[in-house]
Amino acid sequence: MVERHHLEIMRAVERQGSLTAAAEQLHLTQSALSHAIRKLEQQLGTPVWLREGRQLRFTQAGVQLLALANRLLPQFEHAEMQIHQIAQGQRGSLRVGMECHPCYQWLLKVVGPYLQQWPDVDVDVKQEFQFGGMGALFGHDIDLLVTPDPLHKPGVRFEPVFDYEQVLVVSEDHSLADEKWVEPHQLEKETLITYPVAVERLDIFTRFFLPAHTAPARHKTIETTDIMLQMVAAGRGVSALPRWLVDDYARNMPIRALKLGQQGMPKQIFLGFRERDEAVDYLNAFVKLARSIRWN
Amino acid sequence: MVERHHLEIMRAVERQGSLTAAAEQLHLTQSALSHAIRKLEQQLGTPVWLREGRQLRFTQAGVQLLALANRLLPQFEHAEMQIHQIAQGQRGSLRVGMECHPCYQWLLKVVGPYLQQWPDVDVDVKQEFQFGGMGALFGHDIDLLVTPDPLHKPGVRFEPVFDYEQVLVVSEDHSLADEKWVEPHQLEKETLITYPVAVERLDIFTRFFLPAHTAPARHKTIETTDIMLQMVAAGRGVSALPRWLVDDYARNMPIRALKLGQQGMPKQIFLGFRERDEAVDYLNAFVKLARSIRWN
DNA sequence: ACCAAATCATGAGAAAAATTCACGGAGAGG
DNA sequence: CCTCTCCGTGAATTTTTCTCATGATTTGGT
Repeated sequence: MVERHHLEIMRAVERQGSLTAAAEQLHLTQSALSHAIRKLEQQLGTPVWLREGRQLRFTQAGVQLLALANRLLPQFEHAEMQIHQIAQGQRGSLRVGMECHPCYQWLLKVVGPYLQQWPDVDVDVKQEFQFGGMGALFGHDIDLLVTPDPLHKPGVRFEPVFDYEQVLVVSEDHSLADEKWVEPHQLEKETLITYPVAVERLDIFTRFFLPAHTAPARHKTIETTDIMLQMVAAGRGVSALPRWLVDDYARNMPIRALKLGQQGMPKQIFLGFRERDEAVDYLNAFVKLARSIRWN
Repeated sequence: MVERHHLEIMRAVERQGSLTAAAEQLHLTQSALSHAIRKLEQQLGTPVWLREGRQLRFTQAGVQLLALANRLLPQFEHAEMQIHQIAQGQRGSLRVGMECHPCYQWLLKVVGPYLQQWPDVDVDVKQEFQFGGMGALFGHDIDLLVTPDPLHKPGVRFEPVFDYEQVLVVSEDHSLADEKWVEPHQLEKETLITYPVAVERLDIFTRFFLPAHTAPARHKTIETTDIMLQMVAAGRGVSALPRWLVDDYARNMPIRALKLGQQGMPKQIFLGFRERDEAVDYLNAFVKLARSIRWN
């Protein structure tokens, strides 16, 4: 009934002061506006303005309409601009899913610079997925998945963005504290502390204990990195974490990092995204930025 | 570009979950919506939703549009409802102009019940007019004029709404304090205090002093009723005011009211309005209500 | 007082847009 | 695998919008 078009006319008439001038501003004829408003008035059942000599005076209905125009038209315009930016991949929202607990610390260091570079992109981090990270990616619950174990499937691409070493963390007082590296059987009497995820997804099991056909004496799970390391520092167990993360904490805590096996356990963080989104500028930029950031 | 129509479609599709169902709700064919959105997408340069099997999933642009729809459509609808009420004279704004200072006290007693009866009418009181009350009425700065002296002109109608008596106010200690009435010549040595308006508009002059070819010794003007009465109470002058107003104050102040002449000076308050507005319900109701209110 | 210029209203016809109709393709479910 | 449902598309049709031509009214200047 009341269309955007009518609001445009109202606003133009108010600004220009006359139908004729408004018509010119809107690149239409005076007649067109006259017809349009006449029809609107019929539908509303009340005039919108009154002719008073040469000028138009808004009625109360007209004033309401005018107020509506001044409120809504800018919103239309703003939304159009925004959508235009979205269309060109300049603006959007990037929903990042995290599948590995310590990755969060890493992500934080990437997000900062990214927000600077892409001020019109909102970044949103999610950590809980009903059907796993891949499910979330396919279900469009997230746009980007941060994970240490890429699960290749058609439609998704993974890019390695960060190499690091997984190490064993022990208390300074631990009997192994001064070793260079540790072998699986050396931990047979130990308590292993991990994040609460399925054992199949813990490299310390799949790549360290299982190949050696052994296992730690006990296995506890803890949600947060801080508490986990406090437990380790207190000699209540050992844990496997990224070296860069342990180094961070080691400054303030009595803990040591040991290689897992003589060669150590190299790992990578991958970013996964839908192939369809490959052309999305701000997503691509995130991957590129993540890869380019150097660590010491 | 983005029209109300598109927003309606977006909202319906979200609510109904499918184009077909949305079409039904909007009393259109599925084809019509499909065409409409297709065209919009061309203009925006980005799809609004993606077909995923049997489902439609909104893109980021679509989500923006949907948010716009949910914000703007209710406003359209609300405004239409409101304008409809205006068209039927149920809603509006009543701008009341006051030409007599003490009338303000009277007006307050009318406005209260009026606002109860017409909850959708806004009442606005104005007291300053560049071209006088009549000018304001003709210039549509006000819709209703409260005045003691109606100035009949084509296009305006005046209705008497309140009869009262104008009285002389003196201090309790004044030599005339115990008189029943006062004659003009008895005030020849007095100071008369009035509101600051032209002498021609003061009945105390036009109907009291002038016919008797006399005048008070001094004439002072004061803006506010309170100060005026304090001056009178202090014996610094006399004044002419409505009896109902004086009675109000007399409870807390040492003042007395005297008839002006043996017959007293009867007056009336009139409400003036444009004849064109005669059909406006809420304006008529105000006049009617004003007339019906009884005073003691 | 009258004329010229400016403004809005109106009706008819042209142009444009929206809508429907008819049909085809593709996924979901039995 | 078949059917049912849903969406997309092109052509035809209907509706709406816009323009053009013109008339009525007001204003400001001469």
